[in-house]
Amino acid sequence: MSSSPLTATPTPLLPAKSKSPPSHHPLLPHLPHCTSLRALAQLHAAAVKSGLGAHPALVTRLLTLCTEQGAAPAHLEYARQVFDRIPSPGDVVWYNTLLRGYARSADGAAEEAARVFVRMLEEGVAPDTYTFVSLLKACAAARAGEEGRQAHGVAVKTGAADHEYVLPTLINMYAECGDARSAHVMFGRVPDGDCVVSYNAMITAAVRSSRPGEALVLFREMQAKGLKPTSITVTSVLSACALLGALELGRWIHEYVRKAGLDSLVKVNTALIDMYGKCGSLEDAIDVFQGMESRDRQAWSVMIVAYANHSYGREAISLFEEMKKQGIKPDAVTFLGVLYACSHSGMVSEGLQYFDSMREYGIVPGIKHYGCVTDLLARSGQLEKAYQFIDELPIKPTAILWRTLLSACGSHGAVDLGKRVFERILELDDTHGGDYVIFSNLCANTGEWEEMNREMEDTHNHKMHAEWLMK
DNA sequence: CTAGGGTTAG
Repeated sequence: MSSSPLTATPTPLLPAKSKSPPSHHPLLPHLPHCTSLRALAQLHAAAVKSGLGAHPALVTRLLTLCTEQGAAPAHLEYARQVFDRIPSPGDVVWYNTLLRGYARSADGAAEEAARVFVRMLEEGVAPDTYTFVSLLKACAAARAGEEGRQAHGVAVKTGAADHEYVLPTLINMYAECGDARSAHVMFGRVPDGDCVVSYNAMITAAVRSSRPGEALVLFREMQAKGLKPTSITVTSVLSACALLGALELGRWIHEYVRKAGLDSLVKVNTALIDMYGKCGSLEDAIDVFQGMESRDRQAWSVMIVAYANHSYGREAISLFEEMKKQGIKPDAVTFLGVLYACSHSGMVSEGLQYFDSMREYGIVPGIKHYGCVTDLLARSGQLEKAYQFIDELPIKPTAILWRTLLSACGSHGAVDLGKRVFERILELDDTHGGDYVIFSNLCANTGEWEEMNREMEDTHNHKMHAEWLMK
């Protein structure tokens, strides 16, 4: 056991279609206990050494373990290496299991999934409905619309496209890839009997593309057909309510949730807290939160965000401390809520401290965390510091970050810095009508009319010139 | 032994 399983090259396995696979494999009973990659690789090596090679069930088990929800990327990689060394895999379940891994992986890994699929076709193994579900899911996660469309074509040829499980996956894939029209065409092919999941896919797609009104129309249509909303339907509809500020409908859904016995589900309660928070009823959000028998990271996070949005910074922070005390690990979203709370309640030093503490949890700050810190510094009048902060970011700042600082310059009457910030926005070539408004107001308020006119003129000329060059 | 639809920020 000197070399790491990560660097060791998996030994070739016996052909899958070996004529008489041993009915009993002495190592098989050990497999369920192999939860780590290291143990798995050891067993794999032992199988090869024993001369028995890999029993097909051993391969299946190995692939299953490596593709489980939340499996490390290294596990998936190992599964693929093992699979690649099987001379001629003939079991459709093996391909499907590997594809499941890619469908579940964080980045979708559509290219890898496509590779497995192509090999499958080359080996003459017929894809089934399981194959298409995982393949299309991987395409959706990677926003690989073209690949998804091709997979759809093969599914049509093999007669799998109209399957109960494949259709909602197709709807979701097209919607995720920005092809709402094709998603709708697929929705039209769903028979009345099994359309709840497809309605859910359509409602979710509408909410995710910021069309909450459309989501509610679908929801009413669904009810008119006498279809029973599931926990997934209500979480999506509650999200639509949150976007619309539709408190009354939200309350109605809450009532339905109680009647349908869905009120014990953590995700449903999380959606309720978010809805009440966004619709302005902090009291109801607190009620739901306190009534929960168990709370996960997301539940704590939305409650923190709700407090922050209602300017209860202290409460948000004490909730955060309570969460940590109970052993719940905060994630990137939790910190966004915490930083948001600090900036909205003027807790500058606390905010910066929490920002630094992200590292202790292994969380890499994203552009939105930097946005919160910028806001924190800028609101409290530390404008130069905010400018430096943005300027020295390890990632490229967006115009939104500079815009945050620009409006702070406006409220603090900092013309000179405002001008420098305005120029940085222009550099990014992502100007917004509002930028000119903020900047001109800033100059106007401090009486620098000529300055404003000159700046606007220059910008205008610059733009005209750029447009002329484009022609 | 492998499968569909979900909350969180801005």
